[in-house]
Amino acid sequence: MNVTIKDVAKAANVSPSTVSRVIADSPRISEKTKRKVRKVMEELGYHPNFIARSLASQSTQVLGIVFPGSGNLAFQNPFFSEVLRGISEGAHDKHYGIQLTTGITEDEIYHEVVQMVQGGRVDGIILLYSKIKDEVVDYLLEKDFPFVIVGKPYEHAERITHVDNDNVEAAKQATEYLLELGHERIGFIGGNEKLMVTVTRLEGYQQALKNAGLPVREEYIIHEDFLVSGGKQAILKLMSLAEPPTALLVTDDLMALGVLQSLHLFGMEVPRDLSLVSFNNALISRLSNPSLTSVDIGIFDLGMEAVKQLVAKIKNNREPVKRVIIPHQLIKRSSCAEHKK
Amino acid sequence: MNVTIKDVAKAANVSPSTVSRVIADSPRISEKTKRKVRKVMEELGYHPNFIARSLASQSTQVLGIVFPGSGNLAFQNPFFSEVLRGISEGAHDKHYGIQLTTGITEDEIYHEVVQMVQGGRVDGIILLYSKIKDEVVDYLLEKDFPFVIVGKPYEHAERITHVDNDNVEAAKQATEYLLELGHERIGFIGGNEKLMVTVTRLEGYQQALKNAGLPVREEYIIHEDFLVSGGKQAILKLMSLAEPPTALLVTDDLMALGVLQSLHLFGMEVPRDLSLVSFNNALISRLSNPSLTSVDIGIFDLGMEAVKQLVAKIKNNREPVKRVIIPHQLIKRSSCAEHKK
DNA sequence: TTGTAAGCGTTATCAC
DNA sequence: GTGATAACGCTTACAA
Repeated sequence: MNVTIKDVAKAANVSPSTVSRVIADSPRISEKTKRKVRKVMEELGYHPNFIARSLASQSTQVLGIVFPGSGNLAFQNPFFSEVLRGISEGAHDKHYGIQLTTGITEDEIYHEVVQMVQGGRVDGIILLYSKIKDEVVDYLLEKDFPFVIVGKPYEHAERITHVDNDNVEAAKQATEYLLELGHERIGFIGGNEKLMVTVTRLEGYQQALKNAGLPVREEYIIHEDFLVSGGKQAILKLMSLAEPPTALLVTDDLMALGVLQSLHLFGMEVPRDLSLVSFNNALISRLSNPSLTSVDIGIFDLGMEAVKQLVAKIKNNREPVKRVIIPHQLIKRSSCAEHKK
Repeated sequence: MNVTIKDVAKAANVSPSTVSRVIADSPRISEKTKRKVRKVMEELGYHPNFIARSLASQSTQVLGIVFPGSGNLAFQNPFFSEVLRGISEGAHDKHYGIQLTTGITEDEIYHEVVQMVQGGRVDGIILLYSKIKDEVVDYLLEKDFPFVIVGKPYEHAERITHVDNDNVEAAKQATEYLLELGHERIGFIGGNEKLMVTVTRLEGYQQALKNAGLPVREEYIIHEDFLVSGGKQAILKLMSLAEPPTALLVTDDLMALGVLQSLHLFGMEVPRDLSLVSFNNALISRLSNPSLTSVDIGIFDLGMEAVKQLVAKIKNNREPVKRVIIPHQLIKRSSCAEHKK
């Protein structure tokens, strides 16, 4: 058995409550007593039991991180590693621990969240995705439990603190960049249609086309759930059109790499035959060949800021709802070329 | 306040202990009572408080995952995302939660581990790295706390359950593959020299050369701490040698991509001018251009198996120490070519 | 088969 | 400033 607060109290000739106060560095304890108690703690190798503390204080100092329904496949995508990095650093700064959901189906994840919340396992929750009609959000909202969303809430945005990019604007700018290069037939390859990122980026893409007086062609818009694999068919179809696009906006670097590879199979080269702009600016976009022109969305900051907001919310439940926008930036590399008519 | 076991007991007209037994599905409770209690739990929306349960039962059902000292930079490397995927799935299967360390310096990490252990936050620990002289290992060993290492323990291997690859053999085989292609001047680019993976892979590389009657040239061996960046200088130096290598064994895909890019800068092409074999077979090794010949080390399984072993250890402290070897396999792609003399 | 009561290791509310 | 004492919500002997 580990040494407890009582052992320390006994050895230091004080009461357990005094020891507790020393741990909390209460100003109501004399410096002398503090020194004495601390010395004993040191000698006995005492470490407070967090579980007991959590039970008594009704707070765990742990944040729950919820990954999207595609389950642990999410880890394949550098986006999640990178937000996690930001979250990790933020949590570390604020002295919070982090616990992850491990569920795969939406149902499992929902129940994990319920367990985390009702089970008192965590003080707050960060949702790493935002999708249309998410019962997790409804539950958290109804429970009035502290949480933040990384992304744009589908509804009740005025009640949910969220950390996001201006994805409409980002996609618009990325598309405009392609337009400036002379491209007029621009395709859009997005992820799951229920994800708010996909929705907003598609909107920005459409806005840019409309502003340029160009038609939005349905046949140019593709949704690929499975990041890398499976894209080949879609690309083949796209490239077999009578008027195939000369440029593509892809909502994720990893997907862009998949596209790149599919194109290779059809003997097409980027940027010679096709220009490509993607999102996220992950490490791989810099390392790929050709390197990818990609929209940096400050993923690390998304995570870091999410923790900051969540902790504020936890410490003060009356903290006003906030919408934090992390700036984006188009990083130009080698996957785009001018379109010669 | 959430509904507690007492509320359920009262509403169901039984004692709290009966409710507790129903939760545990104790065989000593009649089916009738179970049904009644379960119905009430449902109606009241009862969910057990894990913290209280943890305190009473002295077990948290949570696993602590320790990342290497380079801190959250580790997340940059797909290896960690992938083990985490395996761990996540394993933990999910076994109904364990996972909590991550967030520390950056070795010292921080050490204290986090101590807190996790002494604070009773976790039931067991998985170390995602193995390095020479690790005080974390010493601590865990001394405390006799359940833990497993993903990798090869530096010492006390007979006392530590670990899940590893046969990295000596893997590196040997990879090197032999290059030898078979006719390469005789083969370089080695490894990570941090204190990491056991680096040590063992270097050994395999050296063995292969010796077996082939070739010299091990010190100037062909490079250690790069910083995955991607910073490698340029080293590569430049390597390629400027009077007799530069014609092939390279790189201990990590990500590093290999960095090498690839550095080579590009010097106008060299893979595999035309140089052959490359790397380790891990991450998603990117398949997606890069050229695609990388890489040793698949079954990262997902490393994580999954680590959980399995750890949970066995937690449930039965007398569980014998095990050394689990996950098989590896050389995946041939487009980064190697025959060497023409 | 079920109930009573002690205990898990803290914090927090009173007293003094 | 410090000490009793009662929570916190559950598990688990020990009784019945």
